[in-house]
Amino acid sequence: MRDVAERAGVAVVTVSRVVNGLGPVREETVDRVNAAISAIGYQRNEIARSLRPGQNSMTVGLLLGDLTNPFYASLAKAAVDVAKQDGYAVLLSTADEDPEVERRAVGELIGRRVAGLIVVPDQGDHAFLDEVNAHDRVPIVFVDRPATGAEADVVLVDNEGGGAAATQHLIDHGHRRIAIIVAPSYYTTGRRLRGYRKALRRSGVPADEDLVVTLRRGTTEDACAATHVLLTSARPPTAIFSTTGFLTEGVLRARQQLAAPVAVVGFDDFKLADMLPTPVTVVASDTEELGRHAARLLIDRISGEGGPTSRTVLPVRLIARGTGELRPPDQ
Amino acid sequence: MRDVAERAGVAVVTVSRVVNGLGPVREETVDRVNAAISAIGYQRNEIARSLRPGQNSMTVGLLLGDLTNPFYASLAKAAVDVAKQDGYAVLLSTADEDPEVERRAVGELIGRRVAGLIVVPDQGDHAFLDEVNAHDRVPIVFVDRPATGAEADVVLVDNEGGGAAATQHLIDHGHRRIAIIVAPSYYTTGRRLRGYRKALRRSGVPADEDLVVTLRRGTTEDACAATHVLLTSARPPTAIFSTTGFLTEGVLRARQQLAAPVAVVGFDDFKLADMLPTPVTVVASDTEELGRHAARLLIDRISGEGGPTSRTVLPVRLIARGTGELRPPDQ
DNA sequence: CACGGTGCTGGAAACGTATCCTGAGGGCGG
DNA sequence: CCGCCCTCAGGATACGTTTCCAGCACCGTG
Repeated sequence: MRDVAERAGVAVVTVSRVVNGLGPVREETVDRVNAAISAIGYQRNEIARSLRPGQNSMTVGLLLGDLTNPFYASLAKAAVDVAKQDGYAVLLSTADEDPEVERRAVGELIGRRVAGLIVVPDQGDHAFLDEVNAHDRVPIVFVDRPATGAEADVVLVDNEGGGAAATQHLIDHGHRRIAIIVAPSYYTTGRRLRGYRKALRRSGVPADEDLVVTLRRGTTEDACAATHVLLTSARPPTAIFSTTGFLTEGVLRARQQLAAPVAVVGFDDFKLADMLPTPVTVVASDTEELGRHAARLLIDRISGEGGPTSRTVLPVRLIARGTGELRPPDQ
Repeated sequence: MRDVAERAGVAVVTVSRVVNGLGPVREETVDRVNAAISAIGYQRNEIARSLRPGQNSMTVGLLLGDLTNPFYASLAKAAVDVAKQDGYAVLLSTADEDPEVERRAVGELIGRRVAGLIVVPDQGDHAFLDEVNAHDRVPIVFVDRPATGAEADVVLVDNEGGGAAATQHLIDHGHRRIAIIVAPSYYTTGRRLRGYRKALRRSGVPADEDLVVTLRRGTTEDACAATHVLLTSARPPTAIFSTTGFLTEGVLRARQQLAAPVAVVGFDDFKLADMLPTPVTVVASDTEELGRHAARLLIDRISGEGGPTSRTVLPVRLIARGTGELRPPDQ
C-alpha cells in the first residue's frame, strides 16, 4: 500500500480510502491511485486488515470428518458456497472422530482468528468449546449432532422420525422380524434406533433385542460381517434397517454375497442406489441444506444476531426404490 | 499477550519467548508465564504473527471444483491431511470451472496471504497466475491438469497411457468398433482420446470418427443421451470407453435402460462399481496420492526448495470387473 | 578491584491497514 | 469583510507479534 501511495504521489490513508471506496476523494486522485494499483498489482492484505480492532477476519472455520465420506463432502460444499457468497473464506480442518485431534484443530482455527466455527462434533465432552465461545467471542454452530456440554446453535436432521419411517415402511410391507444395525455411541444412530423402537411399539410388533446389532466400529466391513451373522443365524430377520451410509453398503454386500432376498432400508441416500441389481430404498436427508443452513446461521451470529440458541431439525423423506418393498417369504 | 505479561509480571517479550520456547528464560519465570497463559486461556494470534516480515502464514490455499465430485473430495482430503501434518492450515475455495470465478478466488486467497497454492485449473489462460507466482512469491502447484500460460510444478495422472490401456483391453477382447465419449476441451479427456487413437493405430483397428463423441457439456445426462444415440444407431459400437467418472455413470444408465450388452470401460474408479448388475471395469488413478504429492511438493517449495519446475505423472491401473471383458456379439 | 563475559529481561521498532483527528483551501452566508 | 462549513488530504495511532539491541546483575579471572 505504501508503494502504491508513493507511486500515486499521495498518502497511505488516501489509498486506503480509494480501496474501500469510503472517504471523500477527488475523482482525479481516485484515478491516479487506481492506476498505481493496477500498475503494481497491489492486493489488499486481508491479514493486516483483520488485525485492526473490531475487524472481522471474514474467515470461518469448518471442522468435520473425512471428506471421502460424501456426507461431509456435500456439507462442506454447501457451507463453502454460502460463505463465499457472503465474502467469507473457509478454513477447512478435519478431525477424524478423535477428540484430541478435534481440540487441537479448534485451537489452530481460533489462533487464525476465524470469525466463526461450524463443527460436526464427535462424542465426548465439548465444554472447551463453550469457553471458546465465551472468551474469544467466536460463535459456533454444530451440525448433524449436538455437542454435550456446549451451548450453541444446532442443525440436525430428523433422525428419530426417519428411523420410525424406515421401520414403519418395512412393517407396512409385512415384516415382523426387522433387524437394525447401529454404529457405536453415535448420536445420530442412537436417535434412529429410538425411532425404530417407537415404530415397532406403535404397531405392536414384538421387539427382539437379538435383532438390534451394535457394531464395535461403524465401518462397511463390520456391517458386512454382522449382516452375514444375522442372515445365517437360526432365526434370521426378513428385513434390515441400516442406520448409516457406510453400514448400508456393508449390508448390501453381504446380501449380494449370500443372494439373500432380505429387505433393506438405509439411512442416507447414495449415488447409484437406483442402479444396483435391486434398487435400494433409503431415508434421505438434504445434506446440502444442512450445510447451507449452518453457514447462514453462523454468518447471522457473526453479524451480531442475538437471541437464544436455536435448534433446527430438517425433515427427511423415504425414497422407495425396491429393497424396501420386498415382502417377507411366506412361512 | 499483554494481558498474560501483566498477570505474570513480566514484559511482553518474555511471554513471546516462552510461547516460542526460544530465548533464555529462567525456569521459574517460564512457569509463571505458563500459569498466566492457562489462567487466561491465551492463544497466540497467528494473524499478527504472520504480519511480521519474512514470516510464513502457515496457510495454503486449495482451489478446486465441486467437492460433490469424489475426485475433488479425495484430492482435498489428502492435501488437507498432508498440510495439517506439517502444521499448515488449508483455505478451501471452489471455482466451478468458471475462469472468472477462479480468478477472483485466487485474489481472495492471495489477499489472505497464503504461503502457497494448489490449483486444479480449468481451461483458459492462466498467465495471471504467473504474475502471482513472480510478484507475491507464492509458489503454485497444478493438479490433474497443467495450466496454459503459467510455469509451475504439475502433478498429473497418466491419461494417455490409461486411455491406451482401456482401449487395448477392449481390443484384446475382440472389439473392433469401440466408441469413446469425451467431455469438451478438457485437458484430461483430450489426452485420454489420444491414448485411444494410439491403441487403435497400434492394433491396426480402423478408426471411425463417428465413434468419437464429443459432448457439449461433461454431464451424466449428456453422456446418457449420447449413449442412447450411439446404441440405437445403424451401426452401433460393441464397446464404449467413457473418459470420466460422470460420463461413465451416464453410459451405464443408458446401457441399463436399453438392456444393451455393450462392453464398457470407464476412466476413474467409483464406489459400488463392483456391485452393479455387471461389475464395471475401470482405469483407476490414485486420487489421494495426487493430492498428497501436490501438497508435499508445495510445502517443499514454500520451504525454499529451488530447482526447475517438475512434472510428475502418476501411473494408472486397469481393474477388470466385468463390463470390460464382455465379448462382441458374433456377427 | 576492574573488566569482560554470561544469563536473563525489557524497550523500541516494524509489519500493513483503518480510524480518529487535524489542517489547508475555497465557497458562501451573515 | 469575516467567519463558518464543506471538501479533500495527511499525520498519528493502534492492532499483536517478533527481532534487534540494550541494560542489569552476577560471576570468574586477571
